[in-house]
Amino acid sequence: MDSKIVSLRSKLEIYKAGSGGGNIVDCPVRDVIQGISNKWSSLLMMALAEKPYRFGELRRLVPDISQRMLTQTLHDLQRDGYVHREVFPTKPPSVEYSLTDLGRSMFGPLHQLLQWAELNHGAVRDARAAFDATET
Amino acid sequence: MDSKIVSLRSKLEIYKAGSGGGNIVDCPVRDVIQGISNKWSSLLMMALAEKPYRFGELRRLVPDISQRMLTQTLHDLQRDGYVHREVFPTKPPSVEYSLTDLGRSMFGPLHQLLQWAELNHGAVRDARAAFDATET
DNA sequence: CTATATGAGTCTCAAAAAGAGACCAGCACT
DNA sequence: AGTGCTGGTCTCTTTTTGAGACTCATATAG
Repeated sequence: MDSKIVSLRSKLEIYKAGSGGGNIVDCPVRDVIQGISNKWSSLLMMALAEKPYRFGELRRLVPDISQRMLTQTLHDLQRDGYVHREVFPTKPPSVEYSLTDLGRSMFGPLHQLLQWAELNHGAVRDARAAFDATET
Repeated sequence: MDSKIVSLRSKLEIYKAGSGGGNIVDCPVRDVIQGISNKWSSLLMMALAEKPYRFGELRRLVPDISQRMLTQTLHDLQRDGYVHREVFPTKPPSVEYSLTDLGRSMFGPLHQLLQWAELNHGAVRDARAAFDATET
């Protein structure tokens, strides 16, 4: 585990030192991460990892997302190559969203993080309560 | 204690079945994930995983974050228990931020995701280019 | 025949969040 | 006396998000 952190350390050193070449602002990791670190992306990935869903199904599955943000988030996930969008010529045409291979590949590590969240929800909730208590 | 920790999959199944038991809106995973899935959290975690930093150091390390968002993101990370904030009584008082045990624990899976991003940056960039090409 | 519903969005407008940059305090150095 | 350093906060503007009406072609109900 320490070795992984060391590899990241050298990344940071490189970007820090890079007045001429690399800048942390242009970091490729940031470029990819910013596409999935928003309010709805991981939730939709989580849903689609289970099975493909249609637009309306996702909307009912995640009742507090607005249609506007559902459209936009799916569009962004599709653009980054995580999600495949397929239109079926039914009489009211239906659209199915599913994970691509790249999406399934990304969901591997994402799922680890989701599992951590599930396991440590209690610890985080306690930390919040303690912090809010000392703040008041 | 939270004895009712349910697996991610069964959460979804429960919602689909339409029973009154579980609602995805109150999902504990969402509660935790939304705290770290924003523009700056993972980046600051990445920096602090390397070593503790002071406020001004972080600001220089991430030059495109505003002081306002740096303050706020660090505050939120501290509230959730990932980051420890320590004030040193130097002559202009300095403040050091470091990861807590919980923070290091969370950075494990997060680091997997960051590594995935580093490895697959090319694939994502290509997907974007292809998508933008067919869109025009 | 008219009324209403459906699926997958788009459009508009209001609210919330983020970004830019000035300003604050105390102390050291010049 | 002026400047810089520290770690912020305050205010203002721009961007992003949310809420909700509207589209369009077809289907079914009354």
